[in-house]
Amino acid sequence: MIEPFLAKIRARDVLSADEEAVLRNAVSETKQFPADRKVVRANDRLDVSILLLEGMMCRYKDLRNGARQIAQLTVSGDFVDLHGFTLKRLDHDILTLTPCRVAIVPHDRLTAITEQHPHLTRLLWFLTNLDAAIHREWELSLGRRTAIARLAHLICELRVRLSIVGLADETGYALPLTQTELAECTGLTGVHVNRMLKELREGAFVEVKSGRVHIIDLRKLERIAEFDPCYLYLGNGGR
Amino acid sequence: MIEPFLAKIRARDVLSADEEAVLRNAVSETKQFPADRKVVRANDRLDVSILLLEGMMCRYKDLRNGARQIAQLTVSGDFVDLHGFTLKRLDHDILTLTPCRVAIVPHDRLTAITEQHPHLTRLLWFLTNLDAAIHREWELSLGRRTAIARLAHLICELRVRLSIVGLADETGYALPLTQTELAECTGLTGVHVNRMLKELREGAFVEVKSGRVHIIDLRKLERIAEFDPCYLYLGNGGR
DNA sequence: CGTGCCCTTGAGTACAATCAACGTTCGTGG
DNA sequence: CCACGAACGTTGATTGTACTCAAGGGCACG
Repeated sequence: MIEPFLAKIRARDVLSADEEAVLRNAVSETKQFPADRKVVRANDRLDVSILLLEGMMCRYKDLRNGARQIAQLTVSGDFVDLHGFTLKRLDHDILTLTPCRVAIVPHDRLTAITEQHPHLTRLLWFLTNLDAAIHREWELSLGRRTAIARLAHLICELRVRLSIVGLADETGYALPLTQTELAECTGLTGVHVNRMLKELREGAFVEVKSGRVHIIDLRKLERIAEFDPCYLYLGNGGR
Repeated sequence: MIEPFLAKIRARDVLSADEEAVLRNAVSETKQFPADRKVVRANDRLDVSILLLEGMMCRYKDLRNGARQIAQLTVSGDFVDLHGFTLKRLDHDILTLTPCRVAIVPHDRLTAITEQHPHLTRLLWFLTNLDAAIHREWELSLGRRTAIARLAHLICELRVRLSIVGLADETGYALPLTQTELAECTGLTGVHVNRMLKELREGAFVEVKSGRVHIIDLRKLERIAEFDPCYLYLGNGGR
């Protein structure tokens, strides 16, 4: 059931059979959410965390004028609000972008893990630090990359993250985002995203349409994005 | 010696005398760095983390064209690369902006804490999640705030963070950043930062000059920044 | 077969970047 | 002590990337 989560971890570190069992037992129930459902509201007190099994969510913040910034996309295998375990409330909202299947992990079970399983604790801690690394890379995109490079970079990042859980390959992946949502990820407007996607298509880098990314030339795409997957911390370990 | 660090923690949670002693004993040595020194290089293997006692540092990433994005400023009391404990290498560089005094904490002592002090572990974990929250707020600034609001927001954030460690009050604080560095924080150019600081000065919000922020009207400044300190997680607890 | 949402394209605008020049400050060495 | 240079700050003129406004097309769903 939590296979994508285990795959995500095992792409980074060794997980013993015992630890795997502890993680499986940490789940109290599974749930289904429809698309466009606010799953966590900023500042609400939290006592469970949500592990995303299927579907896509985003965390976002907005300004009074209605401008919305998506701070991160979460995909299958992501422990969406694990940071809520120590924060106890979130500084942002979490929204489903598609119908989602999730596993619920009560905080008291996470507390028990911190008391009995130091290595597993470090591993969970690592996962939240990985999210922070993604935030930093997005800061670089938002602050310094050109519009077209921001989009290219986002497409490259999702390809890697989805391939870890078996949802992407060299040719592409399902991307259930509207152009407006892509704009909210990249700090652009929907209109400009549309123009930039056209450029990416006409430059024969990648084609984004009807819910799917078709990668045409990955090497060229990664070059204009200046994509370097180091920040996703694949294939090291020893935590 | 690690007083600013303890002050930062105590602004968020209760720390027992025993835990305080453990933290004090986690420090192996203190060091001094000159300004403009690269303290941590991206991708270097790490086996210690750095606690900043005095001075200011930044973490940054850059593009091939030389454009630099500062992802976060770190101030007295910040555990600059605590996330390196679980990541084992960083995705970014860390640079001193002023001369800095730091405490060095070996990772094996942090490992010992995770094995013997669950509450302290959660507290340290919390601190890295707090950094991530700051990253998210910066994503909102970089993606959606206007130039003047980005600067105003940065000034507000630093005022709160510095006041926790006794380095700021209602009237202002020392800010040892050049306008170019402010530009690297806010995703702008140095020239435009200069113009926006002029607007902030002429609008009687705040005056930034010769290494110091003089706050003229905090309420007005916070309003144009849409500053809400929730994301700094002050005054809750129970981790 | 509408209605609403999303995508697409064009025209005009604006905010911030770029280019350029000059002023100020400060440290250093003659 | 003063001259010099380098780094930082300031301002003006111009350019350009991305935004805004607007209208029309495609598609899915009731």
